[in-house]
Amino acid sequence: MEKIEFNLDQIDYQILRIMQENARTNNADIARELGMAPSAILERVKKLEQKQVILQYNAKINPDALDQKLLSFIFIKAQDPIGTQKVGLLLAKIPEVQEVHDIAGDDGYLVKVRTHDAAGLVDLMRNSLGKIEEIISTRTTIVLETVKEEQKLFIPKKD
Amino acid sequence: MEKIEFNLDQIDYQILRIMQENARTNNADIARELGMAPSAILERVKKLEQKQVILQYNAKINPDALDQKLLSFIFIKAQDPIGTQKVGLLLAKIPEVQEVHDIAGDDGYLVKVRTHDAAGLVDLMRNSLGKIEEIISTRTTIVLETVKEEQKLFIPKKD
DNA sequence: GAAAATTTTGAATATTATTCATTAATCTGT
DNA sequence: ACAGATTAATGAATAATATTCAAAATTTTC
Repeated sequence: MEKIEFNLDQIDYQILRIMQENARTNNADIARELGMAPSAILERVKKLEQKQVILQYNAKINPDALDQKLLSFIFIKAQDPIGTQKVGLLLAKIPEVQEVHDIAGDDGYLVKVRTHDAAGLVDLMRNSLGKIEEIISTRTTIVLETVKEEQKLFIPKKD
Repeated sequence: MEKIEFNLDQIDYQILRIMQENARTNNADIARELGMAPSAILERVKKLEQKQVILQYNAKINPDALDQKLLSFIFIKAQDPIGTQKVGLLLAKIPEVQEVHDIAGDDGYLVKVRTHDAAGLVDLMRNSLGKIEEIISTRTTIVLETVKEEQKLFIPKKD
């Protein structure tokens, strides 16, 4: 296991703040905003990518546009072989599953899933979850409305 | 309330697939991949943005790099004034809160929160949640390990 | 099936990305 | 504190991409 040293200064934080708001901001703009040369920004961004501070750039797509109207969270109680997360990895492979978290207590996972509708969710539970033998039980929570959904991190001013 | 018509064809889906993987892919590359002119891609991407199919571009930042080691989900039971989501909106304002979902049953919200550690979580509950009078009770689930965490949507081949 | 609307193309221009030698700044060990 | 070593930033030159737009192609509409 590699111990990676992130060593971020205030300029890095500013770059990250900007990139969090709009990942397509170009180096020239960032440079202008921070009063630096574009080439310096390029260097820093590359370094942030290499150090795995920036993990990827993604486009946030409107789920409605793809007819994925239903968001659900499923608590899954499972009997993993000790010390493994076999079930977690199987869950992660399901395309409709956006998140899989190993949670404290109850030998459980919390899973976030998007489907077209309730029928799609039932399908998924039957066809995908149903194939995973180690699953003992599930409890599903339906989202009626999402008030906020971002992955932006809070980057405080000082450090 | 505007009824927006998304009208996406296979080319749009391909663009979205590419953009989901890497939001910084340039039009020239997309054009090459799809065998089209860059200017056509530009037009389509602009249109996807205007139609709110693409909502934003974000950089996924490693929470560890910002010392946000603890991820938690909090179920919040609250007494909103009927027909409002006052509590949801207040929750959404908390910077450490990444997601707020109004969930079925129990007059509840499900909230996703990142903090430095358990102490940070306690602080947040005391200082931020504590200020919201309408909250009746909370139940917190700590994430031990995240196996998968994306917001990519599943874009099936045919449509 | 023809007119209208939309989309694509391709070439020209503007802007940005990238490279790299030089300069500046920071760090290290004494 | 300082000299040498390392790291980072600059600025100018080049490569690549973004953007614009008139013309051509395609699709839609009735």
